[in-house]
Amino acid sequence: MEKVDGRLARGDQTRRAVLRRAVDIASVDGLEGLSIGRLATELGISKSGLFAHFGSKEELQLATVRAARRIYADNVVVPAYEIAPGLGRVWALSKHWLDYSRSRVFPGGCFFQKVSHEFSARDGAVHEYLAEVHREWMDLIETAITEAVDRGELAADPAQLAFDLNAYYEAANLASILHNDETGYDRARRSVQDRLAAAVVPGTPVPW
Amino acid sequence: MEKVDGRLARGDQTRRAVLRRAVDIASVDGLEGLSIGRLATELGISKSGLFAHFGSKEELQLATVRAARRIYADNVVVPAYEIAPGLGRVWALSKHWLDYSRSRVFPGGCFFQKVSHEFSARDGAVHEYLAEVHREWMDLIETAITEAVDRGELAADPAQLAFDLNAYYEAANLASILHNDETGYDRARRSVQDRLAAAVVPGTPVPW
DNA sequence: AAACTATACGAACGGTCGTATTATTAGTTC
DNA sequence: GAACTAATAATACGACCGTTCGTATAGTTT
Repeated sequence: MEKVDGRLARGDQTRRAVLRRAVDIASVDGLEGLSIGRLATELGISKSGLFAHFGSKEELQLATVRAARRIYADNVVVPAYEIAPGLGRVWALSKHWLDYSRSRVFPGGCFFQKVSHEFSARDGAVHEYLAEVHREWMDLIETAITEAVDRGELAADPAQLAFDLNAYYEAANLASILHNDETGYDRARRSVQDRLAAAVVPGTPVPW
Repeated sequence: MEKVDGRLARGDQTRRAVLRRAVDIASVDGLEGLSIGRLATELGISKSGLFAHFGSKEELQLATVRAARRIYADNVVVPAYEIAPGLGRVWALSKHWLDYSRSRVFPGGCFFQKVSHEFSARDGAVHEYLAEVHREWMDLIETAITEAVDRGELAADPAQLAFDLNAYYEAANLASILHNDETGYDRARRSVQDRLAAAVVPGTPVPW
């Protein structure tokens, strides 16, 4: 895809521009609301030219999810992984997730919440990929918690605590978009902190 | 709507049949995936005849949400309100919500999760009604918790605890549909129980 | 310069969408 | 049974859907 000198081939520039717009549209109107004609019109290119890059609607949807996953990783996972393993990283994950949602990295809130619900009860490649991303994400939280447990900083069931934390993220995200109101983030932050505080092994320095 | 003798006018029978099917479709494919032509075909009636009952797509969507709200109330709220106010009712709410999701009262899982996300970032009457239903539901949980606090059975911040409980419900619902796996319900149940147990005033009999 | 590939274009396809208008049927009332 | 009303159907409309096609242009390779 990428040339040796770092420049992008003409086609890849287009593809990149398409996907950047596609993730924004899909975060608001879903992957079905993302129509090829609309996307082409908004970008000022031809529908057929755009279509040729993907070959099918489903391929466009999959490429859009992959692009969103990259953005998600850059905004949530990467910054949290700059913190050393342990309680600090668990806290950083929570903080960056809530910031990612609150700052509307995607205009419709968390891209994955939106489209995971959209495809939750269908079948097909998009559903399967979204299920995989969800599992990957839950595993990532659980791993971060396990690291803290292994270091003697937390005493908790990692899978159960991961379930709780993720539930707070999602509830805050939905409440904030549905009511255009940020109080959900404060509640989520407090619940995260309460759960972690209750699990902290005495003597462990606390990151908040 | 209803005749004095309890029978339904011909038109209301149709309307009822349409909405019963509509909520099922929408819980799987959303309120936009719910198309008038498809609905008519599945019911074996004419598109124009069906359309005449509602006058617009948006009216059909609103009527569908109202119908779903009734079903939701019958399956979650009413049974919980048969339990006396207090901790028992809070626990009953959680139990009936998880049963409602698990038993697929709507084939796509919780109708409101689905369509609330679908319309979360749009505007219009459907969004506003869904936001109102969400607030109504959160208030209902909070009220049930407040009743338990007032009776000296729980010591907790009602709004915060309501946020937590609802977050567990929603997370379990999504996980179960996305992965076709019921373990999320067990996690939710355990987290609900842990939160309530931690807030129970000593000496209070416990409903689980 | 010639040959080839990558990229984009406009036009058109069959289908489905929501909606409007007009007709037909079934039920009720006199 | 005629008149009237409510409910359903038939038909059609323009807009948009995803997709395919043939073609034109730009870039690269030989």
